[in-house]
Amino acid sequence: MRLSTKGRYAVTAMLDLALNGTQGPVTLADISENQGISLSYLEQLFAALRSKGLVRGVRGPGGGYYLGRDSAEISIADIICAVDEWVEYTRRKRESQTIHEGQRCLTHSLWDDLSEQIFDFLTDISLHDLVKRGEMREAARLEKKAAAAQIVGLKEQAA
Amino acid sequence: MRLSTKGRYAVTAMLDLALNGTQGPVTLADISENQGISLSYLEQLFAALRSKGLVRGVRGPGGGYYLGRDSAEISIADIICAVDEWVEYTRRKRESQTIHEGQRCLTHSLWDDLSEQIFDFLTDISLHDLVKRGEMREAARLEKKAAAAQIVGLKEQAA
DNA sequence: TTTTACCTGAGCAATTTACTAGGTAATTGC
DNA sequence: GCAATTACCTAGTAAATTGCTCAGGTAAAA
Repeated sequence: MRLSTKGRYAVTAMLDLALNGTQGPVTLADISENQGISLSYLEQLFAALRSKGLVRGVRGPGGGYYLGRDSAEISIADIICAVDEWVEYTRRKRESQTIHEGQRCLTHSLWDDLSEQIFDFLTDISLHDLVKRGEMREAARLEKKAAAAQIVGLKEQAA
Repeated sequence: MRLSTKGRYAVTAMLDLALNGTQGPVTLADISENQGISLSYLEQLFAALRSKGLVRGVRGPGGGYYLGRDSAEISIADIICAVDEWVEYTRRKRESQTIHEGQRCLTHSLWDDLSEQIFDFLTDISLHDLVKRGEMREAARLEKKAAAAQIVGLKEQAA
């Protein structure tokens, strides 16, 4: 398993689509400016995303990108796999006949276990979940603000 | 957040300590042979682990490394942070006065949310958990084997 | 005092990151 | 049809990181 800035760029770009895609396609130029990523780098990322069907491009003026399917059906694992490729590590060396041989297998299988747990965790989180979670947090913030404003108002009334 | 082979090496090496540390310290030379990682690279990793108190070195003949504290008290997040440094990304550019400014903040804070969720997830998994989980799986495997052997035995009796 | 281990730092090939520069293909509005 | 706009493709490349080696340390135990 692997997780780098590349994966982060991909996820934030996809979030951008999820947030803005409702009112027509989103251009890479927009995202580029939006997220501060170079256009060509985005193109590379989106080539990978497109090949996995996670996004759908529309050419011509007024074109851009849509999500490939509903945001609830796109998991974070999907996105990260597409660009970072979950290198199921090829390093498993041929048997070297030491007394430690079994030990290596054991630690490696324990790592595989962990890797799978993380993968499952990221599979259970969808783009939609992230957006919804953000909205809930925003709503809570506004509510707090409103409550604070009300208190200020009461104080003013009292004064 | 960041997760690479470096983190994997660190975790598997720590697992090695957790598994073999009960019968005296484990030398880096052992781990090196064990996991197929070069000695000097291990030394670099362990320097980072040691600085965070995750391992404790014992010098002299018969020396080696112990876990810095109980395996139940060492989380995967601890280990990965020590070697991969959870780059709380400094990329947050100074405001560029575009109409998209708010959008960027939003996607970034959504990512931060996710990052935190992953971190919490990895904080909740200890070395001990991984080892125990592995043992349970091993036990299940042996039980299965024993059951299979019994079936074979019954067949032989029947014959 | 010699063995055995940990520690330090320089350096290096391979890979990855992020970007630049140049295209072509499809779609739109004139 | 023509020009503008956008996706899409290919290649190259500087900088950083990864994974590792080499060459020396220093510290503790026999």
